[in-house]
Amino acid sequence: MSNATTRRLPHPELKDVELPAVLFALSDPARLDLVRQLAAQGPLTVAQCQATEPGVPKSTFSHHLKTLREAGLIRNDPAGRQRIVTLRKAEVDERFPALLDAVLSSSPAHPPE
Amino acid sequence: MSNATTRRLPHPELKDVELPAVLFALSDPARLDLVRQLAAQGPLTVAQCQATEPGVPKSTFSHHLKTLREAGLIRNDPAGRQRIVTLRKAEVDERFPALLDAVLSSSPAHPPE
DNA sequence: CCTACTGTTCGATTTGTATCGAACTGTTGG
DNA sequence: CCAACAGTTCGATACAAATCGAACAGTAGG
Repeated sequence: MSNATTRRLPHPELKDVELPAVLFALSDPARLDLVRQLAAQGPLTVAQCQATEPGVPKSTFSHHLKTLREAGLIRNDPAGRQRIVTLRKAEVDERFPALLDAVLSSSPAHPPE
Repeated sequence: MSNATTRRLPHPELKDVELPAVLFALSDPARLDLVRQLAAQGPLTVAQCQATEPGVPKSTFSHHLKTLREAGLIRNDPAGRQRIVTLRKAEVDERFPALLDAVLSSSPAHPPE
């Protein structure tokens, strides 16, 4: 039809992004892991990202990428037959100061048991 | 059966709260508004809180309170025949430093139009 | 070239969340 | 005490999101 692997995908401007959308995108453990990985390891291909969450089908993973992208948190740009995923840190920091750092520096809970 | 208006409600310890739960609780505009109001105006009765979101039925509002409470963000304590809702700011700040302040200080987007 | 590869999109199913009316219960004012 | 009040809980319905297989389309390596 129209779209394929290596197509230009729409990226919202951060000015147009609302906080609830960002918080929602980050509220899923798999997506949060991915953002953490991108923050730590810099731009990665989709396949490299996916290595973080093994056992997750490509379509599911791609859906998570879409959610993060539409929330303005990541870029997803074609590069040959792959795609490069980048955390939009500087832009997010300008739009929501201190938010990403707060999220990224948070530690896991020790369970209620 | 068991429960009524003025009953002791369970409040999780912040140690046992996970970040995704907090982010999810804050990702709803109505709940975010409520947290903002509590931050600005201090402890309020449920009825006072509800004045923020007029037209919302009590049961719906109560459900939002439950979500925020289970995420460790607010307390909801009996007081006579009313209830006092309190933002657990200090505890949340200790568990997730800078997170609440980042959320509270964020400004609305000017829409894509 | 043409085949294998990377990753998105589509469509269907399942799961979870939002919403709201109704029932219910401790509390207090008269 | 009894009636009115404040809010939670329950149950049903509607809506949104997660998940996954299959189909698809550029790209590049042989």
